[in-house]
Amino acid sequence: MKDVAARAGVGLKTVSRVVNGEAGVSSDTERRVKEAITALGFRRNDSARVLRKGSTSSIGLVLEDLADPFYSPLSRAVEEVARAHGALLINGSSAEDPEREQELVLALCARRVDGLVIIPASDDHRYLAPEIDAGVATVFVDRPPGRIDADVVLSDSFAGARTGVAHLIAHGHRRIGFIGDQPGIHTADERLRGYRAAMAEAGLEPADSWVAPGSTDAARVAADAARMLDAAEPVTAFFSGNNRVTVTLVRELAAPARAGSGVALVGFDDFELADLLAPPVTVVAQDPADLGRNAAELLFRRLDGAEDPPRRLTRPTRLVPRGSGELPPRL
Amino acid sequence: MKDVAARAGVGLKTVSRVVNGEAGVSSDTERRVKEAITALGFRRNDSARVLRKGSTSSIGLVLEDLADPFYSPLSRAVEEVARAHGALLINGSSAEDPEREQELVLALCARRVDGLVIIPASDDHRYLAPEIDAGVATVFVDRPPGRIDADVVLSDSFAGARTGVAHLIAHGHRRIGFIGDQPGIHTADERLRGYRAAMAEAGLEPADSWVAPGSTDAARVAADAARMLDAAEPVTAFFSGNNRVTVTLVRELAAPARAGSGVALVGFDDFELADLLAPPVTVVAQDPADLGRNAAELLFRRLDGAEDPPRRLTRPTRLVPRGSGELPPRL
DNA sequence: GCGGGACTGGACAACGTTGTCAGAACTGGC
DNA sequence: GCCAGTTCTGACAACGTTGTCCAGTCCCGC
Repeated sequence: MKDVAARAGVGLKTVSRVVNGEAGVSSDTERRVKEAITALGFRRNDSARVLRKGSTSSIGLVLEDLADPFYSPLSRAVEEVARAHGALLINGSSAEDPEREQELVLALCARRVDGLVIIPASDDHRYLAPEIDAGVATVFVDRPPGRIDADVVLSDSFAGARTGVAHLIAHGHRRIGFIGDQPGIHTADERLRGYRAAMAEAGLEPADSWVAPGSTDAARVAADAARMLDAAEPVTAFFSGNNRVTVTLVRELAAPARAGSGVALVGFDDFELADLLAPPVTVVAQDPADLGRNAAELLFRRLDGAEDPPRRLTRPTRLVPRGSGELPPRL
Repeated sequence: MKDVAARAGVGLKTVSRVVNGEAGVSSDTERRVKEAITALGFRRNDSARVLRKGSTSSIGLVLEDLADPFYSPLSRAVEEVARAHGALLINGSSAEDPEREQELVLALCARRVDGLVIIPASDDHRYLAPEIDAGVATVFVDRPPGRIDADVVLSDSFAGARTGVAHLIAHGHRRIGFIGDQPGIHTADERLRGYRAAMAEAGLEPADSWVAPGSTDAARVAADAARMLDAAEPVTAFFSGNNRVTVTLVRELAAPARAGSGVALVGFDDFELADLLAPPVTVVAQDPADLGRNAAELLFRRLDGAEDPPRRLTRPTRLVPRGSGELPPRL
């Protein structure tokens, strides 16, 4: 900027004015400055600007895995809202590791992002309290924060799972297996709770062996599914706790050994091509882009100065019957 | 930092030394400083640090759509490499709009990212020349840059398409339709060129009506496919130019009106569940994570000071026969 | 007791920008 | 010709950090 000023024969501040389109520069001076800018290939250094102004016009997004087909539309939705507010998006994957989440979040805070959207991997966010006090707006999505109070946007996992399991029961199933994500993850726990509620409401007592929360690793899911299917009293239907599990189950049920076994399936989360499988997969759909959009909008409300107490937004899910969830029980 | 220094009763520089783990601070002083840091919830302001040091330890990624299942693993791979080098990732979607690409890239440059990974939407990147001269390392992925010279990592679209189309020809097809992405997009043009090469090598002359590059919009793809299938001399097989088109074609061929028509299909790009469809979809697979990883590594090579002339890395594709590409022609 | 080296700590400038403020150069009215 | 008002311009400080450089203190060996 100094160089531009020198070349245009004006003061520093005048260049600053031109760069920022401020009023009070004669058109002749403005022209000279613009020429110098072009000639020198000058670009304002936003680091210095940030230092001076205090706001970075950027927000951070911490999620589990950017490449997960559930999270990537969420990420994109946050990006769109950020863009509409003139902010850039910095994002990082926590890989479901609490330490890595904290490391990322603190790195983002050190860069002085204006706000944070977090899909928590950790269940204790007290480390964030000083940052929030220091003015970093924070919104949690998909899962609530641990041990602090903050805005949060959730899907209604409990109601969704209850509806999905009730759907299977309505189609005659009594022995329904639940294969879900790690216990401790809020959505996983809520969906299991929904399963239990639906079973209880129908007067059914799930056997311990029908309930298998755990990792979404394909081998684990396949093993638990096989165990339930090969038992003396096999399950006739599965409710799966998320899209990763659903896909593994679909693959497992389509394997030659199981072909035509007619096991019913309802999965939490929709996924692409679910309608083209045989049978098409019935799902409890949530809308990740909607979650992201709502979270980002809540964030920018805070950045615009909203001071009301933290909100909890619960977004509805939608049962999408496609075939696999309407199969009758086979013995 | 000033406050921390005051509270600990030391000078500014001493606090800086503690924060950065530099030597030359007695353990007693260090303890006092650390206490003050905790008490005040101090976090170093990286904007100021960047201003002083010149490097931001962050890289920018500009791609077409963060939510596209092809690009999201690429993005994740770039993130992993960045993380290994202690850098954060700032990313933005260009939505295939050249202006938006430029806007994003320049915003990233203004933030003084150390480097850029770009999946171009534009075919003219001369606007980047001053930035590159100013030291922003830049690597293009998936598509080459326009009118400037820079590192680039590509999949071998031409060879992949030629192999895929030759595979259909080897299975007896003569009338093969090509439905691809917008002309002008490098990968789209290369794949069309591969199609033409394979046809020519087999002594086949594709009719104009068999070749339909264009938008990946489902309605457009469906209309062109219908046209080719309902012609007097219908095509017996499709080669599709990318995963979006493939999915639309699969959906179209599975529609009741076409059920059992036995049209063969080979698609460029692999996609999840391709193996579970009926018939399973034969694809020419590329590895987006591999592209991202290679691009990021090339970028960090430059940041580490490599000065050799720009490289062009071409990554191989892999034909994955699954069923849909091995169907015989039906008349 | 003294010189010298090792260690510790702090004053100061600089990074590139913008807000504040004041000065210079005009204009128009009397 | 002079003053008030308006428009344009630039000097300067400040944002929070780090590199440079110097000063003080301590300990050692002679």
